[in-house]
Amino acid sequence: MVWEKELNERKRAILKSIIDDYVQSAQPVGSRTIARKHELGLGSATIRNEMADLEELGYITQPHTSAGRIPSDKGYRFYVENLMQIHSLAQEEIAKIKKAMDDRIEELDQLVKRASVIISNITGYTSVVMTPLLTRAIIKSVQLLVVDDKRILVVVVAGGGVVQNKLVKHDSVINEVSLSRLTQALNVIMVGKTIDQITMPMMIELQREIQVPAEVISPVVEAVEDCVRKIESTDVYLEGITNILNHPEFSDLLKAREILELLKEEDVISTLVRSAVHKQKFDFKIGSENQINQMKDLSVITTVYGSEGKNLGAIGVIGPTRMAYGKVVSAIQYISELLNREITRIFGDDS
Amino acid sequence: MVWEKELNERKRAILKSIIDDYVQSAQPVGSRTIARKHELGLGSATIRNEMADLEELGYITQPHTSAGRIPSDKGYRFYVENLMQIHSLAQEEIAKIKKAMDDRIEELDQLVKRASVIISNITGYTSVVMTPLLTRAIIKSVQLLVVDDKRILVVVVAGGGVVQNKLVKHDSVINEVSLSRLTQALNVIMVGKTIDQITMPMMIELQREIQVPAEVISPVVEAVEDCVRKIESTDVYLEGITNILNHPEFSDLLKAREILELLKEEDVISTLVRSAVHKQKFDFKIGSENQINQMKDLSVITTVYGSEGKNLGAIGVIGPTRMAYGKVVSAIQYISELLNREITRIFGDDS
DNA sequence: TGTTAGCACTCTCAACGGTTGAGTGCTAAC
DNA sequence: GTTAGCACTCAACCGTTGAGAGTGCTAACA
Repeated sequence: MVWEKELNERKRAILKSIIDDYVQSAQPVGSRTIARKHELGLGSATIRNEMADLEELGYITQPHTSAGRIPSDKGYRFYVENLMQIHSLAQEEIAKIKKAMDDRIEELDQLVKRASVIISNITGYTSVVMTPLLTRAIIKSVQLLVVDDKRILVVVVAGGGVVQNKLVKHDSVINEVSLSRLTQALNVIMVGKTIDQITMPMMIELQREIQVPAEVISPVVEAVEDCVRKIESTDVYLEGITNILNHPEFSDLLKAREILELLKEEDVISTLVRSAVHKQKFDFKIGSENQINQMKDLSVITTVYGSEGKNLGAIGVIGPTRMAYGKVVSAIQYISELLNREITRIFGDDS
Repeated sequence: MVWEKELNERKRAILKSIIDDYVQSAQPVGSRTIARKHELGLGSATIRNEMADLEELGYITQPHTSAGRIPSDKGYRFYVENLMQIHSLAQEEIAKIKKAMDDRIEELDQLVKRASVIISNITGYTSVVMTPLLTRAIIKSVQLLVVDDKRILVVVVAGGGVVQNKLVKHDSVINEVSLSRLTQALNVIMVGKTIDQITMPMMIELQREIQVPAEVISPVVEAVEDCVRKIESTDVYLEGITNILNHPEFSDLLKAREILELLKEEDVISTLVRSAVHKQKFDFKIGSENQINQMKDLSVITTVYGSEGKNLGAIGVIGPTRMAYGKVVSAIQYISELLNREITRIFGDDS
C-alpha cells in the first residue's frame, strides 16, 4: 500500500463519497453534490481543490471539462482496499438465501451452481462459478450395469462420493456372469488408484485374464477414463448474464453485445476464474486489471470455496467497474460460507 | 385457406417480394424498390395500386404515411402457408451440421440439446428445444451401489435405455449383503412397471420382508421415485438467447431486455413449446398469434421429433416476426431429420 | 495558511426549425 | 388496365441555440 501515505483523512473521505455516490447514481459527481449530501463540513470550493488533487494523483478522472468526476480504476482499487464498508446483508436477504439453499443437494456440481444462482439473484450482477477442481481423483469403485443387450452403463465413484456414469454401446453378446467378472477385475485393478496410475500393461493383463471380448473391454475402459476425466475436469458457469443489461454503462447496444459475446467465450472466463483459485480469500480484478481489453469496464470479484482448508474452486461475480463492491463482497462472503458448510457436510470425513 | 381466393397471382408475387425484401433489409419497402429489384414487368404506380389493395386486405401495413410497407402478421401467415420457398441448405452448412453431429452421443437429453445448439448456430436465431417426453416410463432395472458408509447411489434404468441416478444419504450401518438383497427385492417389485403401478402395500410388504432398516429403505425408494420423475419430466432449453440482439427490431435496449426477461420465464416458453408437440410437422406461431402480449414481435417455429412415428418432443426457433422463414424451416427440417435418425439409432428396438 | 464566496468559462444535452429524400395517392393520358 | 407526373407527407438529418451543471481561478476572510 504505497498510496496510503498519499491520501490524508479528508481526501479519503472525499474519495469515498465520490465513489459511493457514483456507484449509486452512475453520474459524474460534482463538488456541490458532495458538499451537500455528505456531511463533511466543507464548502464546495474546498472539495473542488481536493478533487483537483485527487485527479492529479490519478484516483479520479473527468469525462470532460466542466463535468463532475468519476473514479478511475486506481480509485476503485484504493476503495476496495481501504475505504469500502462491508455492511451485512439485510434480514430479508438472508432469509431469501436460506430458503434457496434449503433443499439438501448431495451433488457437488449442483450445489455450487445453486450457490451461483443465488449470488446472481441477490447482487443483481452476473455470477460466475468454477466447479470443484478434483485433481487426481481416487477411484473408489467401478460398476457395470446391463441396460440392454447392446448397452452397458459404466458408473465410477471417486473419492468424496463424486459419481459419474456413461453409457457404452457394444455389439457383442455378453452374459451377466462374465460382466460381473469384468467388474470385479476392474475394481481390483483400479480401486484406490488415480487414473494415471493405471498403466497399459495392467489393461493388457486384464484383457488376457478375463474371457470378455476386446470389443467390450476397450469401450468400457474408455468410458471409465471418460468418467474420471469428467470428475477431474472443471467447468465454469455463468448465471444471470442478462443482468449485465441492467446497468446503464451497457445501455449502448454495441457495447452490451460485445460484452455478451465475450462472456460466451468459455476460455476467457475460465482463465479469469482459474487464476483466482490459488489466492486466498477475496480477489478483485478491477477494470483494466483484467488483461483483456474488452473487459476494461468490468470488474471481477471472486473468492475461493472448499472444505477444511482445501480450496476446491472459486465463485464470484462479474459486473461493471462501477459496482456496489461492499454489497457484493458481503453477499459472496455469506453465500460462500454457507457453501463451504454444505460441502463439508457432504464431502465430510473423506479424502 | 379462405384467403387464397382473395389474392390473384400478381398480388401474391408482390406480397412475396415485399416480404422477401423486408426480411432482408428490415426497412419498409416502397413500390419503386419492388419495381426495380424484382422483375415483375410492372411500373411502380401499378404496384402502388396493388399495395393499396393489399393494405386494405390487411396483409401489409404502413408505419406512417409516406413510408413503405411492412408485412402484417396476416401477411407473414399467408407467406408461410403459400409463398415461402424452402431452399435447401448450402453445402458448407450441411458440412458444418454433419461435423457438429459427428460424435456419437448416447444420452437422449444431450443429443437434443446438441441439435438445439446447431440450429441456433446455423440460423442465427434463438433455438428452443423440449427434452423427450417419456410418459409412464417402464422401469427396467434398479441398482444400488455403495458409495461410502453413509451414502448409496441409486441408479434407475428405464425403457429406451434412459438412465438416471441419485445419491442418497442415510445414517444406518448396512452391509453389502442386505443391500443386494434390497436391490433384488426392489427389482422384483418394480421391473416392468411404471411408477404409478407401484403401490403402497407393495412397499410395506417389502419393508416387512427385508431386514433393512426403514431409515434406509424409504430414502432409497424416494430416490427411485425421484429418478423416474426426472426421466419422465421434460425441460425446455433455449440456446443462443443473445442472438436476439443481432436483429435490429430489438436495438431498443428496453425492448431487448423485455424479451430477454420473457425468455427467462421457463413456464412461458414451456407452454409455448409444449403445445407444439401435439401437432404434426411444422407449427408456426406468428407475432400476435402467440397469446402473450410481449411476444407480439416474435415468431416461433417448431417441429416435432421422435422415433418411428412416435413424437417425443419439439424443437424449433424463436425469432423476430421478420424472420427468414424459408431458411429456418429448411434448417430445422434437416436437423430434425438427423435427430430422428440418431434417436432411432439409440432408442432402437425398444419401447 | 487554509477555507470559501463569487464569477467567468466550458461543455453536454435537449429543443427547435429548416432541409432533404423517400414514398405515397391521385389524376390524366396512353 | 397501365403508367408518368405531380403535389403532398413525414421521418431523418443537421446546425443552432439556450439552459444547466460544474469547473478553475481569484480575492477576501478567519
